Amino acid sequence: MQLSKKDLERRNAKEQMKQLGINPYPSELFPVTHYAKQIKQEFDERKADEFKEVTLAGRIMSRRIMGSASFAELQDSTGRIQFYVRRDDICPDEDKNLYNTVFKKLIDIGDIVGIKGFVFKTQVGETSVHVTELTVLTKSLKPLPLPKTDAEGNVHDAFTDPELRYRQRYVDLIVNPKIRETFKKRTQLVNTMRTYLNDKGYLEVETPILQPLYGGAAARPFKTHHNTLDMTLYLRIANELYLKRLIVGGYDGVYEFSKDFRNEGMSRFHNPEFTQVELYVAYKDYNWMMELVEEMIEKVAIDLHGTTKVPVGDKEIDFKRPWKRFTMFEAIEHFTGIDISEMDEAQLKETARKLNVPVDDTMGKGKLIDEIFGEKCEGNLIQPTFITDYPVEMSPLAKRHRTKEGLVERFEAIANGKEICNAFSELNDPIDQRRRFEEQLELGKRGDAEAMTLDEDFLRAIEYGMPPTAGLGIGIDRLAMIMTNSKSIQDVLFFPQMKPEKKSVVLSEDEEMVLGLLKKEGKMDLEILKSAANLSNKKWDKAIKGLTRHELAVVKKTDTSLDVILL
RNA sequence: GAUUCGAUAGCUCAGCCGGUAGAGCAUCUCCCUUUUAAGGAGAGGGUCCUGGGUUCGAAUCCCAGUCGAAUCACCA
Repeated sequence: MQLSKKDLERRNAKEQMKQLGINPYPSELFPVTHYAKQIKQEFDERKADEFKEVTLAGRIMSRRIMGSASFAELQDSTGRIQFYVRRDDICPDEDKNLYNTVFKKLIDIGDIVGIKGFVFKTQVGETSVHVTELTVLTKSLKPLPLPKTDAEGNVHDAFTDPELRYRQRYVDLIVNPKIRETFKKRTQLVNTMRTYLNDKGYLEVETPILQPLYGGAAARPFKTHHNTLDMTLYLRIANELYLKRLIVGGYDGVYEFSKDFRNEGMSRFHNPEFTQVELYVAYKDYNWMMELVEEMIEKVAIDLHGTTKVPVGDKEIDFKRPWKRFTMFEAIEHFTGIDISEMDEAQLKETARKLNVPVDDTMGKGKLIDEIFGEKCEGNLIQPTFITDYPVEMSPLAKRHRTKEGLVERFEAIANGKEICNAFSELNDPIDQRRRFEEQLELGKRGDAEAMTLDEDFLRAIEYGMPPTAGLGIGIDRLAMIMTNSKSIQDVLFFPQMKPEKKSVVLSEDEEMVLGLLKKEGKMDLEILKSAANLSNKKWDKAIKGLTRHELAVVKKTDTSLDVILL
């Protein structure tokens, strides 16, 4: 690794600390008595006695050295607090090294230290800790980006480059404290839902991520391989089929917070792995489930914001119950003025064309309706709204509607123009379920890459009998985006999926030269390349092995030749 | 996958009529015992994303690529 001058300076400072007998990475526990936020909230000059001795630990975020006294800021998990170091306080004897050398020269911004002292207010009124003892806890070898906020609240030199923020989230979390809040809210959101579901007596369970058959949603999976069993396994795209097996097994209510994986495009709404909660409750239907969703999400909003009203972009979304309800056909009629409820496939295709909704031949009736809805309605639904009663063709796991022909008892909740949950009265007629799976196989043959596969074991399970059940799935990332006012899914994932950082490979002169020759051709016969390189056998061997080790080139043997191929 | 925009010092950015690479903060040296975007004096720091091309000369113009962002498409 190439070290910058600043890297070297910090490494050097670390060595000097050691020479002065200071361990830059001590092992002993450091007993913290107070936190930054707590002191700033509670301190008052009349109560100075209560803050005669406080101990804090954290990272140094700024320094203002004024000769033999200094101000600096310490950042702990709760925030920042200023501290004041005076040479003659921390070095009462002749030896002034701790201040002059260690504090002023060897300690840098970014280092983690412990401070002990008393709390006071400076002449300008800033609550600060007057340090009497300073302990190095961890020497930092990398300089931090240093955003600063001026008196008007303007941030200067902010660390904003999304690529760096996502790739080095740890730095993002250090210098952009609001990011830490976003992720705390995300966890609170999950905690609220978990508490709510536990209080209802439902059982949190875990089901397989590696599955021999993937199912429960319309999506393309990730494929992997198990060596011992020598078989293909898929990463789950949904939990549905396993959770329903548990309802067959006799639990009244089961739920799972789970990472699911879909091998599809990435965007500000899509990450290849994402989090869902799925819930199944026996002896209930989709009407009952709508009420649960309203109540649970309203509770999330209140727990996170203290109110049902949540700011999202330039809008305000109010999660107060009850939410608006539309059937899918009503919604389409509302936004397009066209009643499609009685149309056949040809008429739907014609209508879609008229509305400028793109169509192709793989689309069946259900898919066409879904496209029209997605194109013309979904984005307009800002306030939380339930859309109910979907076409049977696009809901192969949902129960047929008790009164409306061709529809199923399904709903989605939509907020800020995006689906936040999907639920239905679960199909528990095994004969009908088999037929629906078979229809999916047909769609697959027509070219629908997301059509579902037929799961014989799941069918066997419901042949034993699954009670009438209501099922629900909520996209946690999407909900977290709304609840934290985040524009991108990457802002609610600590480590969003990204392409790997480009390896910076340092090549030898010979390797560079051979690579240069190869780059002109892309692919060359090994003997030709070798003679063009004009190296000794030994040097040639070293260069070509270096290139293949760095995965810049590969040597491939065919029946007739030995080729070197540029990667 | 498509289109548009971007990549210059550790961070944020300027330079882009082609002519030896700049600012603020950070870093280093010195001064400064209640400052707060502390201040003052001085110094160092760059494969201008990569590779080609045009040119006497390219950070700047052209082509290709890498990475990223935004919008759209598929999707939760």
